[in-house]
Amino acid sequence: MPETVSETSPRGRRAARPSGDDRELAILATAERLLAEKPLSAISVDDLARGAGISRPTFYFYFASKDAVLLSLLDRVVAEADAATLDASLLPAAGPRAGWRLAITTYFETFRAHRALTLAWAEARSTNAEIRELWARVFDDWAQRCAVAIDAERARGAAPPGPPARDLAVLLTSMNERALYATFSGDGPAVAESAVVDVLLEVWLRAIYGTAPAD
Amino acid sequence: MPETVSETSPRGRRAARPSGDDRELAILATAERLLAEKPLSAISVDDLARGAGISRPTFYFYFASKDAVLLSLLDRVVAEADAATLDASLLPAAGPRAGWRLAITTYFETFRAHRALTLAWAEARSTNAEIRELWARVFDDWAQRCAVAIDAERARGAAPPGPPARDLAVLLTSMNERALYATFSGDGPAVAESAVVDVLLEVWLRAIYGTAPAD
DNA sequence: GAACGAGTCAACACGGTGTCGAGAAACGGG
DNA sequence: CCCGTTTCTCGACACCGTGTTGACTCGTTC
Repeated sequence: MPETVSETSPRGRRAARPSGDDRELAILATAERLLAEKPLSAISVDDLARGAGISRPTFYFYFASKDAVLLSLLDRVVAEADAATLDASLLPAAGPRAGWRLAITTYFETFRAHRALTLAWAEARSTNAEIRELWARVFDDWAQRCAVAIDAERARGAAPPGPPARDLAVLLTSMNERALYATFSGDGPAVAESAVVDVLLEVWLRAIYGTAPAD
Repeated sequence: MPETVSETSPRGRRAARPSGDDRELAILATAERLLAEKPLSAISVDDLARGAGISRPTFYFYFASKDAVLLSLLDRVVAEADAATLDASLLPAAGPRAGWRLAITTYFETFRAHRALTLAWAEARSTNAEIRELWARVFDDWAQRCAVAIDAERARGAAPPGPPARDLAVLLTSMNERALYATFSGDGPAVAESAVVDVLLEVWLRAIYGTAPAD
């Protein structure tokens, strides 16, 4: 009896062995392709099925819903993002400015490489709890890591005291997130894509290392 | 021929004279009531109609869609917000800290008074262009006003030079907006509601009046 | 070659949106 | 008082998207 590994893959629906695996891939690829063209809300399950060369009921053999496809796509991006930000572990030797710049740039670049997916993520967040939770997890990881880095800077005397590092980290991350979204979506006023990282960095540095006037 | 005032009210659908006005109000009230209970996506046109004591087709006599109702509600809140922030016109005599605190507090309080509506706004923004544009307008007004105030502070020598005031204002406003949403929705990590204005203020002051380390 | 499981889809049930056309009710002339 | 016009109302419909059911194919395995 070879590996009967209880393969209930993280969020899949099948036991998945035979060739039907290609179909699953085809659905994912179709989703990514269509998202580059139109928003999530304009894509139907039928679009995904047809794009993958199957019928709608067959789609449901592979995924429980449209959102499940998105979640599957998102899992991959998140894994990639985790890897990237772990590489660029916060604050290497090169000094605060360079360290934070690298961190912010990495964050931005990872999501810029998946613009359409990021926008769909934001779109689905309002209506789907699972997607909301995934977002919260990613956000929290990032903010937590920043909070630790801020505390480290304070401990070594490089940054002055101030609000709880955790709160600061959450708000600055919120700013990044919103700026990212505004930049990608192009709706409403946003900082030019070429300048956004520079200005964000400036705000981060001032918030972490600067002091506010007493009054 | 008396006033044939081409009364196409801002976003309404009727010429609106007779008593059927109550119905319109009833729909708006129902919407606000239901939004306090469940998200926009969980409210159907039928719910609104029944809540107002009319049938679904009759609903369409008053509003073109569910989103039109939201837009109507939003127009009122926006008018209120405009009035409030005009009152608290940025930076009175009491010094920078007090001035910016008042501005941020006013912004927060206005929307806190309409939590459910604010969340619905965010929810509809992804799928409805009109609502997106309204949001962009409000955001832009606010950011513009902040940018002017920042430039004034720089001109009088109170604030050091830095990134374009406009960019700074846009990013700081993005932070406020996202923090506001996170606080209201309660999803994911957020700064405690009691502390959020204080920490936001600290970031604003440091971003505007502080300087970043050279490296 | 029977039994099994994976894969497939036509047809259905359902729930939401928006429209159409036939009326009822309100109101001012003539 | 009846008559036309305007406001208002809704039953019935057409449409679209979702998710399910049940039957059918096909390759594998014993």
